[in-house]
Amino acid sequence: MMPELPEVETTLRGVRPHLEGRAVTHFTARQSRLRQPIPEDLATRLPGQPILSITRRAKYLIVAFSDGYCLIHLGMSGSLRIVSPDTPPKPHEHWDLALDSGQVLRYRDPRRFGLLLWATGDPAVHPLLAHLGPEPLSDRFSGTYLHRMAQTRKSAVKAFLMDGKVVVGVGNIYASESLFAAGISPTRAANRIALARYESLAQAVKSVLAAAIAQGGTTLRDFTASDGSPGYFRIALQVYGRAGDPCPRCGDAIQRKVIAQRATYYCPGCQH
DNA sequence: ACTGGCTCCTGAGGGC
DNA sequence: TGCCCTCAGGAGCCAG
Repeated sequence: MMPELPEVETTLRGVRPHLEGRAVTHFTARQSRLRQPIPEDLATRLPGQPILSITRRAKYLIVAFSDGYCLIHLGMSGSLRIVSPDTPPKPHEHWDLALDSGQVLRYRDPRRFGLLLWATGDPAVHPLLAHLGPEPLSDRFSGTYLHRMAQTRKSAVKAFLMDGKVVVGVGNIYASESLFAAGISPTRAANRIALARYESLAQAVKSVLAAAIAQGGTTLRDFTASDGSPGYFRIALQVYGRAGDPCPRCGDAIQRKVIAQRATYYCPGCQH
């Protein structure tokens, strides 16, 4: 399963206790070619530096140092876990950040759609972050906000909802799930949906994501687990990946349709 | 301003 | 059983 926002949040909560207050002793990249190359100077820049904090914006993790920060993205197959230094790297484990605790933060990413970048200044103005929409669990994200943003958008509401400039962290799975929960057809034009229905949708996004994060928190027992699992979890999905199955609400068959190059699942009986 | 298409990469899964 | 082929998927980027 690809990391969506709940998985990134769970990763953040899992690694944070191992990182904050520690200093870097060593950085190693075995494979530098991610979506962008890993900066070559990290191995000389990072050792000796205390880690001030690790935070999240959208699906990016931000590891702050006194003179800059590392920006991490898990792409669609990335994961982080804490290992002991004598753990031999397995395939696709592309980089290690060794800590003065004696532990190692290890990154695995078979498809290499992820990122590890260095930047200075305020993360909020980083080119990859500056134009992102609000966090879905923040008060800035509401039905009123969605309705206002949608007025000039004629594309399918599902594509609209997945646009990071509208709201961050709503990936392909949770877009289908949220639209089902709100009873809105994924193909409906974004500017043809009333405010009251956007209120339902915003609430659905918040509750679906919050439930997944809560599930992650309870599922994730030990971020240093040696099985390589970073704590990804199985959320009870109502429609995603269930084409042909009966709708849990009305019993009609769940449909699959490609919208904006993405697989979309919905119930034609419940969603309009 | 907005939209659709392309791109990176590899594992999974379907078909035979 | 096993091989081969297709395709999914986050999100930046570009062209129209």
